[in-house]
Amino acid sequence: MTTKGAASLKDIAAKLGISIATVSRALQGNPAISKATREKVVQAAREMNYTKNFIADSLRSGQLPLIGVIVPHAVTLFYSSILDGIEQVAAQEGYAVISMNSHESYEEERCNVQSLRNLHVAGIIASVTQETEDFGHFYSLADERLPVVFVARDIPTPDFSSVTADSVEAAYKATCHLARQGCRRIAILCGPSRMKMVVERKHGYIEALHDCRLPVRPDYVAYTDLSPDAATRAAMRLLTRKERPDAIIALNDTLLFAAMKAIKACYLTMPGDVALIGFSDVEYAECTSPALSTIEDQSRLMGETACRILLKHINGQAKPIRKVIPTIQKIRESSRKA
Amino acid sequence: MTTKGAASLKDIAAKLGISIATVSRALQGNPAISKATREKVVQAAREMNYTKNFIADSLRSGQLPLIGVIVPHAVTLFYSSILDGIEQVAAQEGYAVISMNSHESYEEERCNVQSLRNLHVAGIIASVTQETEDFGHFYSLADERLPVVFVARDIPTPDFSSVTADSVEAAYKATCHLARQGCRRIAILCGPSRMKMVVERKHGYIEALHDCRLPVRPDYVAYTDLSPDAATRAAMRLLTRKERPDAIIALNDTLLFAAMKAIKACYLTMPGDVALIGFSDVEYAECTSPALSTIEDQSRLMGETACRILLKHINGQAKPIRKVIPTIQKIRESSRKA
DNA sequence: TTGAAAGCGCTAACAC
DNA sequence: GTGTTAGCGCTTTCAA
Repeated sequence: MTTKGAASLKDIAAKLGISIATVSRALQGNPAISKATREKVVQAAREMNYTKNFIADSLRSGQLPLIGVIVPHAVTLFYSSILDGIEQVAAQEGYAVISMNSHESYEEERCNVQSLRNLHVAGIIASVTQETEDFGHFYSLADERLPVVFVARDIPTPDFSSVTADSVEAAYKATCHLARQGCRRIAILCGPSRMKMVVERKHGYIEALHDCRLPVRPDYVAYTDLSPDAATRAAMRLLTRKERPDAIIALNDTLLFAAMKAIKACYLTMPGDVALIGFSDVEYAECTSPALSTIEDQSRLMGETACRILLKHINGQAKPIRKVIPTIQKIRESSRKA
Repeated sequence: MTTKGAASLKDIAAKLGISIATVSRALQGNPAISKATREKVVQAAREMNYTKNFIADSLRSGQLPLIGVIVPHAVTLFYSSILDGIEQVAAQEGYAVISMNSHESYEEERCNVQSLRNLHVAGIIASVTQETEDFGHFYSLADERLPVVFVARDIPTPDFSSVTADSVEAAYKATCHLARQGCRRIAILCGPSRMKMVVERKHGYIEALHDCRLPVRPDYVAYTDLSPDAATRAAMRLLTRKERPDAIIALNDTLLFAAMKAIKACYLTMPGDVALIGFSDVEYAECTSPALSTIEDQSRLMGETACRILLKHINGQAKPIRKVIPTIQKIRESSRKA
């Protein structure tokens, strides 16, 4: 017994008066070991409550059975579902998950990468910050043959595997849906324009306007940072245009609830005066009045998929795999005019 | 350079033609090493992009700079905030966080404990499942001197440290608040009665009824499991009592939104016909109509506190510390009659 | 001021 | 079928 009370191979060997190697082999089910010995060993191991010391193993193999995950916000249903998906798949393969929060800070992200590197994780799944424009820290991971998979937020290079949602198509479908409801003045409430996701969703929106033969009006496009207050003000600005929009597409949770607040503050009805649809992963969207129409990323599935790909890389696959996960449209009251 | 491209002390020693021990000491700032040597070593380490191998270190010390966390549901704002709080404090002290999800299953919880043990984490923070009644797996951790702190859901023994919310007082205050609004038939919508938290909150509720000189009516107490459907049905049952309650206290998010749904389904007004207040950590409670009054656990603070206590134990503190975190009452429209 | 060597727990190559 | 030994990267006596 060592200090911590965990029995080691040595302890078992000593107790049984045989060599450490024999114990090791017996426990691994090595066929060279006689049945009698094996049983004796297994028995003793159980009695002594032996568990293999992963660390010793890892010192040899160079890595721990650990997968590192870096997300920009931990406290959201979106990222916690991704994490949960990752964790489930990882657990099946005997890996544990270490998660770190970059708080949308490039500097923290670099630190996180460094910490995970130091911990000798077997691979990393990351969702980059909004600020991240230099990907050197990820490339140096690749140099060390540490596999990396990007999730949710893509990085602009095909060198890495990634799992993302089809933003363009999702926004396209949402816009068409509103047009079909009879909306003609469809506005879009966006986050910061530096976000790739914003660019893509706006792209889908514009494509759809074209295809539905609706004009593209710059005054119906509002950008805002993601604080609830700024978002509400931005929504108010949209609603006070000379020609008031008759529909709003909100690009995330915060924007969606901000838009709802603004519409109510203007004493407008929904969907009568203004139809509303948003991208969201908050289940409570269906509990509001009116229930909010949403487009959901399948965040859990994104996590699972990312983890499966990472495991492939850990097991030798070299070529990057880029996967796009479809979104799910949930039309509820806030956008249904019929 | 080893296979993985990470330089080791040996590499530095070889390059400089000095011993590994000297390199180790130089890097530790051991004063026995001459300034010249130290600088040479530090310089070389930087050039070779050396990072210390934690695993080797851990093999000696018997533990990794890792804190394990077990939660019953990962995908909730409540637990993800707790995790975030833990993570932040842990990071400050150089620890990373491994989180596992027991999915409210006792069996999984046992597995999680075992996995964390195998990984040789330095300590564990756990929120036990609803099912957990036997705590042997935690006691055996204690036997191995692996510190454990319970968070949010307490276990019925003073042997361990814990950080919990003051459930009794929170429910007491909520009930009194409703009474002050003029409510006389205050009902309570509870989760499973085996949950300690449910028992405590109900206790606070009953105490408050006494102190406010209101009758305690068993038909105003509803228990339900936590699926949205069952919860909604339970809320409907309350609302269809012969003497309809004029207020409902919902003991968590799910129950709160279910109650809201039921009230609307009965075409009752809020807070006019029925006032509603719930325990919740969902920020969107303020975006509903009417905005929902809530009692918030300070989940992030609970996480931070739990982690601080765990670190104390890791650093030698033996005596358990039991901390109660106050709740915060946010009165919004759904319970304000004045 | 520096070096040599032991040892943390385990596996695998090599003996016998 | 089983034992011996080297070695993973690091710290830490013990020597020099």
